[in-house]
Amino acid sequence: MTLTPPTERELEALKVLWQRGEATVREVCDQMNDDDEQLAYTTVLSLLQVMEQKGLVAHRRQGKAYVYLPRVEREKTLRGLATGFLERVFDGSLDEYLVHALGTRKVSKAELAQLESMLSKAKSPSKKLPSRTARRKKGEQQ
Amino acid sequence: MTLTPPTERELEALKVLWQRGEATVREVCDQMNDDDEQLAYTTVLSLLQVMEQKGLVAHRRQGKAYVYLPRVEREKTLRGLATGFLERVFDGSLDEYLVHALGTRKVSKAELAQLESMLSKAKSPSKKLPSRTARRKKGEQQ
DNA sequence: GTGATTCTACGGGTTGGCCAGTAGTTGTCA
DNA sequence: TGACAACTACTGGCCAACCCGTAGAATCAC
Repeated sequence: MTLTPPTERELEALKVLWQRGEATVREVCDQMNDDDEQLAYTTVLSLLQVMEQKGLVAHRRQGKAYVYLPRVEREKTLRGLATGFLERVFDGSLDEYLVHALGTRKVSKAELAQLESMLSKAKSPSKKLPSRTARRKKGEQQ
Repeated sequence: MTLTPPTERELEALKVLWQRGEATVREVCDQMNDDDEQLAYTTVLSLLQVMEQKGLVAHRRQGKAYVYLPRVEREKTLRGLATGFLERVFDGSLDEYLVHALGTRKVSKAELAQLESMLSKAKSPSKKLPSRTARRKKGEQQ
């Protein structure tokens, strides 16, 4: 399990697919180019093809174009990245991470409240996390 | 400013130097090899030489050996890595990060308490963060 | 059909990170 | 002084990530 984690560029593409559900190469390309620098169409295509080899996405034909869709769950993927980073950089110490993350920028009141709420939720022992219960169809997900 | 952030291996070496204050190549090598796989002595040497070009470390001669010392502060470096990661992966959303980080593993009560304490400290408007006040000598640090 | 458009396949080039060997240097010690 | 041990400098190899151009296939417009 635990597929190869996406690289940075790959994550960008995945974000597009997660948001849209699925998208043609053209759409992914356009949306990625919204943000910052320009990527050639073939660059994005290559990216998606590599991602398919890694099992991160799949595609089907629609007319003459390919429609790509994510094969990895957003939650799992992000969780993997988060814990990997935490482990490598902060040796697993969540406190340490938060110290540095908080020290960086202004954190709004709303954000703080949100964080607190999450903490208190985390405190109630076990039956937290009201997601990830009704899924799990097969073994297709990483 | 904001020097090139260290790569993963470089960060390992920096951790050794931060912990010891300074160290010979031999010492860095040995300590890095404590953990996991074995790295050749010359590999670590190369690593440190590259890091010196990047401005991450400096060295002086001691006998026939070099003693390396960090040139970047631990706090600043970690903060940079933390915010960079947060930005790239979670688009700056601390909430999102915490959700995934918390969802991963068991978080001890002590840890939760620590996190809460940090949050409440972050709540008091401005004069928080009892660090980063008495430093700032020149412009030498990233 | 035919030309233009839009797509995919394929291959190559570049860069950075990582790793380590070889050669040369420096210091030590008998 | 000569041999040896430990160190540094230099160089190259390997691989992943990234980027894109060209050629050919599919489709559309007319």
